[in-house]
Amino acid sequence: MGEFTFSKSERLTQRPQFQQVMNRGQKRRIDRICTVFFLPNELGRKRLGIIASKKIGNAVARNRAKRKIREVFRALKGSIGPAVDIVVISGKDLVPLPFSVLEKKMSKVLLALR
RNA sequence: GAAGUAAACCAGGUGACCGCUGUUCCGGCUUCAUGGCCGGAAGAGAGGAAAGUCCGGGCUCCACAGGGCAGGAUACUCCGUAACGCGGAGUGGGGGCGACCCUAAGGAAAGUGCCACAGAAAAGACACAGCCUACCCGGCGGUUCGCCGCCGGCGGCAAAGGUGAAAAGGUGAGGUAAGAGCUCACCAGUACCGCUGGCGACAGCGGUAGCUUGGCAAACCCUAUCCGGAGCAAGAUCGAAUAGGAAAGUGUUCGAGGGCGGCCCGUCCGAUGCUUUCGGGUUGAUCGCUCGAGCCUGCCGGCAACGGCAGGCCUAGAUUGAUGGUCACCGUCCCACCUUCGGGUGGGGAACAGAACCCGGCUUAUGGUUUGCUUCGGCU
RNA sequence: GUCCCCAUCGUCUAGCCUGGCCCAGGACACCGGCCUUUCACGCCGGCGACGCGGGUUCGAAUCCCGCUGGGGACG
Repeated sequence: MGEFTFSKSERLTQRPQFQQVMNRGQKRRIDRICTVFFLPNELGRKRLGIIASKKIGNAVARNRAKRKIREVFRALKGSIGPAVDIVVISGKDLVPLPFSVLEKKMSKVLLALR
């Protein structure tokens, strides 16, 4: 597995997995941009799940938000904790934000987790 | 140049690095095996609207898609199409100086209903105010004894009046007691007949008729044509898990119930069954799933929509849902500054919007380019 | 993804089917006044809406079409 890849095994794909992370994990808010949940797992790899509800916009806006979050995860996953499940709930102010700004803000939170 | 109008086209490009989803091939591991996992390579990867889900189909299941009623849809003509409520070409009507645009555009002498307020009256003119007193009857007066005048009755009239969105053809003349298509001339309109042109809607011309019949069917309705119902969460296969539950009702060929969306018929299935409520369990995988009324080019037929023939091409198939990020250059637009008016430098921007079974349309959102045409203004 | 439903004052609604009596009625809320020593209750008055754009009609909240914004159901 490469250093910056993002394959299927690194994603949360089912509803119970999401709910477990959101109910039992730690919670961090980043302004009105997004909310992040953490929960360590025993799988030996990091997994990411993204929630982008209809509140933040139409299909184009939702897809764009997901892609940005995914890119941030891909760039930073080498430097964050060993085995953890992450769920990111995208907020309304994330949509017009450029990628570089988002990366800075999220890295602060993700790297604080040790 | 400005304003407008119609049509066509594009949806920034190229390169590098990292990343995502299928397909094919190669290698490794694993499995009895289909296969699965990991790594690598090649090649592919959103739209003109993918949107709204407003119509029409294909496909799948329900019975092979049956009959009638109910219900729904459509409504000038011809053509196109798998089909359409769509498109093309026309006809009639309306709008605009014009290019051009809009048009649910059958039937109101089949029937029912409605037409507020105002007005006499909103459709069977039972006539409010009004006009007239010819004919007939009565009374009074006059009389040349023929009749005349006045009043009243019986009656006649629909012209002029105001209202209203809309008032029973319009104008003029004749006619009359007063009037009226009562008659005539011209005009408008309706119906029918004939001729000419057109496949047809219809148009043009001529004649006849009664002289005239209000509007609303996006009110009910009538007529004609079309429509069986659901929808890929359709449907098929495999696997997992829980339970073979509880209550109420109903029924065993004199037949409940279901296929069958509403009813009837018809037909098929049909018995510790069916219906309702409560309770419980899975909430996975594969197929369907992308080669199709497909796309491109050329020729032919047709005014066109479109059709035919020949050649070539394979062009997304996800399922927390794949197209992104960074950098460079070029093109384009805007702003600021400089300018030798050629341009240069710096900064910023680029719309609407994301396939989910697939097509044909419609509608809506939206950035730009080009071309034809129209009107107005200027110059030559 | 597919299939349905709804929209009227600040809120809940009536009227829509069958167009005119409707510059749209009622209740609560809000504002002003009266009553009361004051508040509440009560009484009187006021403010305030047909989601948007077209069409049919003399006339549209109502009928028809197209949008917009909400809500619901599913194997």
